[in-house]
Amino acid sequence: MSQGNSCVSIGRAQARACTVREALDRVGGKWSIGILVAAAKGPVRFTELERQVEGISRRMLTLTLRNLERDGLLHRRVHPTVPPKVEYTATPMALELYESLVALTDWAERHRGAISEARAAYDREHAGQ
Amino acid sequence: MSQGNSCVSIGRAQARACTVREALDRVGGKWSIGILVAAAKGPVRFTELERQVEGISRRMLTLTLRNLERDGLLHRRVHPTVPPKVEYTATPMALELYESLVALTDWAERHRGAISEARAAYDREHAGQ
DNA sequence: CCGGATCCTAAGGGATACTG
DNA sequence: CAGTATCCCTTAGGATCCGG
Repeated sequence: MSQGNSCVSIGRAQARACTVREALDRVGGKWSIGILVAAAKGPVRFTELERQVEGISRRMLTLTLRNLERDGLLHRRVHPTVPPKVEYTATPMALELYESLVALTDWAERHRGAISEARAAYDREHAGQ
Repeated sequence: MSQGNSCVSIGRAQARACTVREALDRVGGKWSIGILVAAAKGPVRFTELERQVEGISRRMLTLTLRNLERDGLLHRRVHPTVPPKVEYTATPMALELYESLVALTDWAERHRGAISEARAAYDREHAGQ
């Protein structure tokens, strides 16, 4: 639905925010990251993904794979054998994306404690209503 | 719903993915980034945000502000005047987060073209069904 | 000016059963 | 093995109106 270049005609720092969302939209789903991580270390088969990405349903696995493939983040290779064999591989673009997420990982680890404290404090504060 | 430390008991590289989602969950909403960007440059009032963050509804502005405040990313200061004046400011933690997103912004800009080409190619390929 | 309360729609996502 | 197809529920989010 949201195209890539809807970041024009804003004119402010909000254009920056829009560019960020551009990236987040491709990785924002519940399962995208888990799949990308699993596919980053080489070709992975459908069933392998189903096991490695804990809790994912067959349906969501298929859907997320299709989206990632469509965005050029995964490459899908079908081996015309019986039984069928399909391998998914992260593209260079996807690997770059994953490395860009390292900064985010660091941030999350550094502030994990502060965040839950902030939440606890907020909830305490707003307990009586 | 999702607590902060649900990343244990996985044991694989998937724990990494889980940490990434930890960060994304706090910024994954449709409006969070836009609000943070606007609040990054100093105190902003409610109505200012309503104008700067284009397209946001009153309801979502309030909700997102509350969530960001609860996570310790925004500070809310109420001036007991008439009419009321409320200022929102990004906390240092939020500023760090924003800087961590720069890598993501760069990625989005670098691959913007490649992504839309990949989409076009995929859609062309899968046109006949 | 800064919201809260209510109602409603749409999108995300889970469970399950079926198929080439 | 690698998916489709269906059904259903839950959540995000928009529209609108009311209140301190």
